[in-house]
Amino acid sequence: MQSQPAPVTETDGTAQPTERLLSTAKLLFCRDGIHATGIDRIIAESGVARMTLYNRFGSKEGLLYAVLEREGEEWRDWFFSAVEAAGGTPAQKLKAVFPVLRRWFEREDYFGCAFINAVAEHDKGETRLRGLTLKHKGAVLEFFGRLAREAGINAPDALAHQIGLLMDGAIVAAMVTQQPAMADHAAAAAGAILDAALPKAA
Amino acid sequence: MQSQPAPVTETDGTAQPTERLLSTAKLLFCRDGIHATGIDRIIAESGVARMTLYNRFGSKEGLLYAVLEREGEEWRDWFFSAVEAAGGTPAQKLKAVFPVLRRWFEREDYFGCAFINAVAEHDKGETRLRGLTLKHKGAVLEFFGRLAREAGINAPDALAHQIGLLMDGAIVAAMVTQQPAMADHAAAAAGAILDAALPKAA
DNA sequence: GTCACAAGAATGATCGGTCTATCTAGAGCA
DNA sequence: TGCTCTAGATAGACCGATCATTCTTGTGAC
Repeated sequence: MQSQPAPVTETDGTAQPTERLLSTAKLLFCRDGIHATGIDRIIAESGVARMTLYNRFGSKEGLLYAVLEREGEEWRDWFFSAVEAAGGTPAQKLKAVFPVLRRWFEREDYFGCAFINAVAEHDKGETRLRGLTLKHKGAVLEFFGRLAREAGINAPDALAHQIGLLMDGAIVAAMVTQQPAMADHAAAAAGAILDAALPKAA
Repeated sequence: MQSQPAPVTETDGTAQPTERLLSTAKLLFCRDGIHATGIDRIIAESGVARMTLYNRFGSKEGLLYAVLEREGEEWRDWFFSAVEAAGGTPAQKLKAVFPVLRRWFEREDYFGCAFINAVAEHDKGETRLRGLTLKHKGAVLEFFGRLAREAGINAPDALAHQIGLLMDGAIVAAMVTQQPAMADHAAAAAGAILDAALPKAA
């Protein structure tokens, strides 16, 4: 069906087995797809025994959920603090969202959003996977909503949704095109939206 | 790994084998995922012989490409004519994009974009799948660009990209949340972007 | 001595793909 | 209208590979 790429996934050999499994699985799931990634490959590239995986996570599915849980936390920690670190007014922080995303897109290990990719390749009737994704995206929307509220925007939640849509669009477009510049288009769009929503200076 | 949903996929039994294979595979690939959909399932639900599939498409991969080719054409035909049918000025047609998308999201057989889903679950180094997707998305961007140019917008291609990002974001968000209303948020965002980009009336 | 891990054989299910045998619809011809 | 030939479809057995998972044995650290 598809030719598996050969390149080795070097994970820090000194890290603990659980950590190595999580980071290796996250990379392989995102890069090659979940179904396309076999247990053999995960344990080979993480240098961990097969039974260690099953003792820790119970199954491949359990590993997937653990990967998503951790990836969600880590990503949000990174993203929120990177946006906050941009400093300035809340409005300026909102405008910093897409330059920050661009830095993500530029990473050589960027292969799209683990949540979106996971939902895309599973039964759309499954609720658990979509639930995890909604929780993650919901936390991001809350973050946008808080900034929008602090910026004095009229309908902060509506604006948060709009920024969120641009973010998802940029994530997908950057995955497909492999061009981090997708973030710049999103930044321009967000700028127009924000300028229209921001209370006029006197 | 996952519990396959039982519901039967009724395909028009009178249609030709090729047609039945394409429509059944498109539905199953989108709804359940490509790797999660076995050949057995496709031939069972399409009521077609196994060898017919291999004679027509050579392999599951060949079937996938054929599905994407056809889905791309059909979707663009539908989408472009639906937007054009909205009538009015080019700017009004651009604003009609998201109400039209909403009608897509409302379909019970909406399970996201076949191209995005396919890329998401395959090796991100694969060029052929991404190439097909770029061709499809490129045609859509050209359509947006033409309307933007006709609307007298300054940087029509940049605006087309922005509308495209909103579209991809809405597609993904509607798939994850299963709420067609995602299109409304995108419509509001597009409205703000367009109003800012449109030449001011005298 | 215990416990976590490594290493890998073994298992049953399922995968994509091949092969064969049978059936059917239609074309060409009388 | 009847006959034959043929191309394509059906149905399902079959194959080797691979899948996720389990089990067993060995080993090193504390």
